[in-house]
Order: sequence, then C-alpha cells, then structure tokens
Amino acid sequence: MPRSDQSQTAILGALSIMPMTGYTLRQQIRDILGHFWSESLGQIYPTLAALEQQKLVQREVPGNSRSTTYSITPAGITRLRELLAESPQRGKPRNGTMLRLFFGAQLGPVACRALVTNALVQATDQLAALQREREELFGDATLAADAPYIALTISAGEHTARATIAWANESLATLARLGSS
Amino acid sequence: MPRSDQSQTAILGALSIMPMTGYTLRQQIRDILGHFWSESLGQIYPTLAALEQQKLVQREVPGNSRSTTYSITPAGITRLRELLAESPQRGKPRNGTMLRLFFGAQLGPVACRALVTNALVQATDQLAALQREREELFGDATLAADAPYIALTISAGEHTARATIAWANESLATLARLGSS
DNA sequence: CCACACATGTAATATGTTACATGATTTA
DNA sequence: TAAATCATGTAACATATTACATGTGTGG
Repeated sequence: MPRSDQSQTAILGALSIMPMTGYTLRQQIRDILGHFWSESLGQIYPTLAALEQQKLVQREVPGNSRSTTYSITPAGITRLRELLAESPQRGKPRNGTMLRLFFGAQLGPVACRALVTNALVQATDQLAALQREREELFGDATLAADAPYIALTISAGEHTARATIAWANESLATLARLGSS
Repeated sequence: MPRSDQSQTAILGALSIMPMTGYTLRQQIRDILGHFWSESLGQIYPTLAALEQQKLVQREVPGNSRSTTYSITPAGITRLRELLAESPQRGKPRNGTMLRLFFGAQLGPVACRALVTNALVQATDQLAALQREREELFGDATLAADAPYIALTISAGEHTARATIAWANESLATLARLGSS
C-alpha cells in the first residue's frame, strides 16, 4: 500500500517542526497549511504507519498517555530533504467557480453575479486570515528558522487574494453592464 | 458506478457548445478549460456512457464514420443548468510549490530560489497564452453568446498570473537578502 | 507503406474522503 | 456526570490517472 509521496512530505515536514499525534497533525495542517494544502485523517494514520515501518518516524515514549506522539528520525530528515528536492508535481486544476462562469450563458447573469460575489467574500476573508497569521508568525520564537520561508507562502496567499478581489470587482461591473443591456 | 457530478458538468457544458467525440472532448477541455479544469480519457468515456444511459446525451448519426459523435439532448440541457446551479464544491488545495517553500529551512535558499523562478516562468507563459486566447475568442463568431462569460474566466487567469509574477519578483529579492546574510 | 494523429474502451493502480466503531480525557 | 474534545483505526466508497490493447483514417 504505497502511501503518496505528497502526503509523506507534508507529514514529515510538519514533524520536522515539532513532534505531534496524528490528530494534532491534522489540525496543524488544516490551520497552518490550509491555504495551499490538506490532509484527512484517513490519509494521516496509514501514512504514519508506513513512515514508522520505514523508520522515518518513531513513537515517542508511550509511557502514561494513551495517545501516540510521533517524532521524525534522522533518516526521516534525510528523506524529507529528498522529497522536498523533487520537482513539485502540479495537481490538476479544478475550479468549480470558473467552470460555472465559463458556461455562464446557460446559467444566467444573476447566478453568475452570485458566484463572483461569493468569490469576493471568500477572498476578503482569506486576506484577513492571512494578515492575522502573519502577525502570529512573528510572535512565535520556536519558528525563528522557518519564519522567513513561511512568510513567503503567506505573501503568496495575500497576492492571490488581492488579485481575486480586484478581478471580482471588475467582473461585477462587467456583469452589471451585461445584465442591463 | 456513479460518475462524478463534476465531470458530468464539464462534459455536458462542452457538448452544449458543440457536438464532439470523446477524444475531441478531451482536447477541447485541455486546450480551452485547461487553466482551471482537467479531465482524462479514463474519466470521459465512462462518463459519456453513463450520460447516454440517462438520455442526457445521444450518439449522432453513426452512419459512415467509425467515430462516435455525442450531442446534448434537451434533457441534458436541463440537467446541465441544474448542475451549474449547484454551489461549486471547492477542491482541496494542494500546491506543491508552497509546501516546499513552507519547509524552505530544510530545503535551503538555492533550491527555494529555483522554485520561485520556476513559478515565475510558468506564470509568464500562462499570461502570454491567455492573451492569445483572448484574441482568438473575439475572432470566433460561433461563441458570440458565450464570449462575455468566457472572457471573465480569461481575465481571472490573467489577474492570478500577474499576481504570481509580482509575488515571485518580490520573493526573489527577499531570498537574495536571505542568502547573502 | 509508414508514421502519426484520431478514436475507443478497460484494467490496474493510485489517491483520497467520509462514515463508522470505539474509547479516553477534560471541562463546565 | 454529561458534553465536548481528543484520539485511533478501518472499511466503504468515490474519484482519477496511466498504461494497455486495439483499431481506423490520412498525409508524406
């Protein structure tokens, strides 16, 4: 059962910052990588088991607690660096909003306006969330080494969100003209 | 074997513009929706078979040719409008470049620079491709009804590409400072 | 006539989510 | 002590890609 390289990369990466349980792993990935990554528990547990078999991660002292904290091994760090060095296989795009807009003649201008408005709201929310994250990032001393790189990914999200906002406003104006004529 | 609503939407949508074979369907989706959508042949043929069973598409006069051209039925148009009206289920993001950059401390500044440069090149190429498409769009009279909506999706691609270019240039400057210090 | 594009379809494989089953720990 | 959260793991289902097997039409 070969668990995907991609999931292994994300999980090893997260464990390279700090040891965690599978459950916490999902939370951290959702909350911190959420803008550009996702993993489900159904992926995480089997992947952790596979990584453990390959000795790339290990269970930490399972003393008193019933929960299993995993940490990355030196071999795991080596493997992580290999995986990160592989060229990123771009996932196939599937943007439901654009698909609907493309066939907007079938959908009608009113529903299209709703789609764009929705995209606008989401992008605005995301921009706010990213700005909050940026502030938190500088308050966390344990991330000192990672902070400059993490800031790059936050910046990317901000650029994209602002682009979406600009596009949405433009498009709403266009759609208004389209609807009235 | 329930074929996904998402694939059905894309295929019915494409057939709403003109009848096609499965093979051509894939080409058109790759070439025209490629910026925000993808379907493989392994999806297209089974989906077409399912759609035919539901009478949402039909084979056109299979007279002399060996190839099977499908066209959308009135029921298919109705179904397409239903599908388009469903709120777009956002696919989970998986951006390999951002994942690598996030763990840039493990990967090192040189490889990170390469990742960003690569993103810059891709975005530049895409911007050029989109501008070509925009010109073609106005030259094609058969798309008159769809053109304004299609233009919206092209514009979205352009905004995103320009945002990526701006981010990449900024980030290269940041990485240069990071590497030299 | 040979290579290449057109065309169809299936099977193996990969990937991934959701729901289910189960239970411990914390907090109000 | 009841509810919420933390935690693990599996199974069923959904989705998707790639490779394979096979054949037709067309241009050089």
